[in-house]
Amino acid sequence: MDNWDEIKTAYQVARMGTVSGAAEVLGVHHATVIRHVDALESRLAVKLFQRHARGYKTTEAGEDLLRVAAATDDQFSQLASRIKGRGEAVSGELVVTSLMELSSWMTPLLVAFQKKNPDVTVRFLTGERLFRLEYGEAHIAIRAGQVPEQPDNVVQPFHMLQMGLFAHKSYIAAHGMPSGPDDYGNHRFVGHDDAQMRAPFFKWMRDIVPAQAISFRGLDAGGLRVAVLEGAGIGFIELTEGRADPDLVEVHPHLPEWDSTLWLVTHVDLHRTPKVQALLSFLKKAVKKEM
Amino acid sequence: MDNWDEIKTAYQVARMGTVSGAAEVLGVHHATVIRHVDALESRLAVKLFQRHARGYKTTEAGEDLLRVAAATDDQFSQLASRIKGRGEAVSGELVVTSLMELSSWMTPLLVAFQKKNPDVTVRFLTGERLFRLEYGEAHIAIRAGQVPEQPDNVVQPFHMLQMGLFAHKSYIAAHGMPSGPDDYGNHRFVGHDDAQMRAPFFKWMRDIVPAQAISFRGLDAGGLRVAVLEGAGIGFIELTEGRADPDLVEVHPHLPEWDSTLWLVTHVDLHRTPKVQALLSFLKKAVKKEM
DNA sequence: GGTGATGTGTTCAATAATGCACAGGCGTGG
DNA sequence: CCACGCCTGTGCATTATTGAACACATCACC
Repeated sequence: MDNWDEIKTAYQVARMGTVSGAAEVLGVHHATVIRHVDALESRLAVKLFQRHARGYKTTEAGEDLLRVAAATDDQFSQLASRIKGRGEAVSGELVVTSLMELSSWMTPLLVAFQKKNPDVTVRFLTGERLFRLEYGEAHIAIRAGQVPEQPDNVVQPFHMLQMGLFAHKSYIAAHGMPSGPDDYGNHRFVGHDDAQMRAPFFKWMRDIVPAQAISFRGLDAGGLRVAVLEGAGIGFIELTEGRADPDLVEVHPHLPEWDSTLWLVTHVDLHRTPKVQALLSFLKKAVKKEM
Repeated sequence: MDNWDEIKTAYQVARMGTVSGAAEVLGVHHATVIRHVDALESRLAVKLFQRHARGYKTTEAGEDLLRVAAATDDQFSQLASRIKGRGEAVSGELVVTSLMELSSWMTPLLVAFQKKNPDVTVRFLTGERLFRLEYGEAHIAIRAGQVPEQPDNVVQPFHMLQMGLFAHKSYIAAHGMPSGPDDYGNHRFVGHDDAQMRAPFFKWMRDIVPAQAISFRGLDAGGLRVAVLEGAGIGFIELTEGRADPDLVEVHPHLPEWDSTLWLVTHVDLHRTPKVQALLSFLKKAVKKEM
């Protein structure tokens, strides 16, 4: 029972009762309809229709086919409307991935998006390994650093992530304010444990601050942020957040080299879908307002 | 959602996970598979698959299609086996039509056939109008007289229906045995009411027997037969039945001109089906045994 | 790091499906 | 009774679909 189109043709013949009527419904020539029916019958070795000059009448086998095909036609049209509907609606799963380091910064945005679009289920994947768009593991990825130049990926600038070097008031009260970079050896810093970290501000810290001064280290950016807020030491905090927090003191003037660009990356196949577009535009609007 | 073949193709891609795998299953070139999927996606304006170099992964829409198409595939294969099975089995409806006059003679044969093939439902249609094979109103028709020469009809000789002129013993006891055709005016006959009846023995009766002698007339052959058996008069009874009945007396020697040939007529489209063949061979064997 | 196996995607020639034109049957309504 | 409309069915030209070949990417295995 291969060639579903012939079943579809035979179905219309059974429904209409005439070859010509079926041909008109299907938008093909009536000769095509005759050939489809002939082919199907010879393949099944059963007559589906009784032919006479005024039309086709179904046999029992034809009746059976009519029932099954009618159900199929119904199923397919429902499927089509579901798929098209889903294409237009912002619902279903929406998988976002980013480096774990961006988790604390991304999460509030995603939560706000989810509140605006209650039909979507947001899955925010962060982890050791990179979740790959080209395998369909995520709809949207937030990447940092240089422009990711993968084929099939749509990349657009998202946000300039600016970091500042802050310390909590309680730390300053206990250890005093560093007089300058030369004094950093006498202070306590909060930094990343992984020396491979490519983030420019961590790289700067590794270059400038003596290793033994980085006394609190972790792998999770959120954890490091909390450590700074708790007064564990001097560390990097998102610039606007740090300056807005009255309990934080900016230890070092902001350097442009600390900045890293965030990119919104989507797979070409998914980029045009309304769901993805909804999140992209939401995110871009959110960061624009923030600044 | 026209073009069901593309759905079928997309279904195999979703099932296999690769274009090449689907192409092999479908027995087509993988380029064809790609084109089908592309066409379907652009028509739906939705990506069904996430493409990457190692295969295709279904999106949500693709998952939906996979489920529906899997059910369809199942339905169709079941349909195919039902249709093929029905083609081979002797079951379902079997519609037989004949002149009403043959009803009493045909019925016992059909009953016997139905007992041998309990899966068939026999519908024996007799009526004023002729049920037409070319409209699919019946599988088999029993026709009497000259060879029906319709196109698309398969005609084969069935039986030589021989009639004899009989009277019941009780009638002979009451009215005596006619001395010969000249004496028929003094007797009572059972005959058909319709002067148009083409049956040769009724025609003979109209020619030989004075009209006023045909004192019991009816339209139903079965009724006329019963009338003869009840002693209402002299009438035609099927030859072998009349001679087998000890209560019947053969009034006139059998004449070949009374005979009429019965034909089995089937439509070309249905003639080869096992169900029809089963009845045809049953009927032919039954009348051969009877003689 | 290199190599073979596997899979996608695109071009062009071959093939199969389609549409067209016409013939013929059947029924209906002047 | 004939003309007309509607239907099926068939040969032929056209179009669209398919298949073969090739280029390229990826991954597994050595």
